[in-house]
Amino acid sequence: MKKIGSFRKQVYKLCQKVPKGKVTTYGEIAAAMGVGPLGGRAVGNALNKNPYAPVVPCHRVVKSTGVIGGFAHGTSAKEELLKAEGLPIADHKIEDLKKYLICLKGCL
DNA sequence: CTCTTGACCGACG
DNA sequence: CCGTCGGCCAAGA
Repeated sequence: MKKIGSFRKQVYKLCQKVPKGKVTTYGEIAAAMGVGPLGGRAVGNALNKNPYAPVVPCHRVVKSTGVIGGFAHGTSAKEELLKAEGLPIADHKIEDLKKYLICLKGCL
C-alpha cells in the first residue's frame, strides 16, 4: 500500500534537507524514497513543476554524472548559484561531486 | 483508462 | 571520450 502523489512532496522535503555547500543527485533522491535509482525522471519532473520554487532550493540537485542538468531559470543561473554555495563548477559540471554528495537516506 | 512528455540513469558501440 | 539506445517512474491531457 503505497500512496503516490506524495512523491513530489518528498522530493521538495529532501531538497530542503540539503545543506548549503553540498549537492545531491536525482538518482539519490529517488533511491532515498525507495523509488529506485532509475526513477530519476520522476524526480526531475517533480522539481520542474516545482510549485514551491522559492521554498525549495532545487538548484542543489544535479545529475549523477555531476552535470548541472537543467533548471527552470536556466542552467547558467544554477551554475552561478552552486558556485556561490562554494561548489567547484567546471564546464557545466561539478568537480568532486562525490565529495559534496550527502546521504539523503535516513533523512527521510 | 491510454498516450505523451520530461530538470534522468545505465549500458553498449 | 562521445554518441546512441533502451528502461524506469510519475504527472498531465
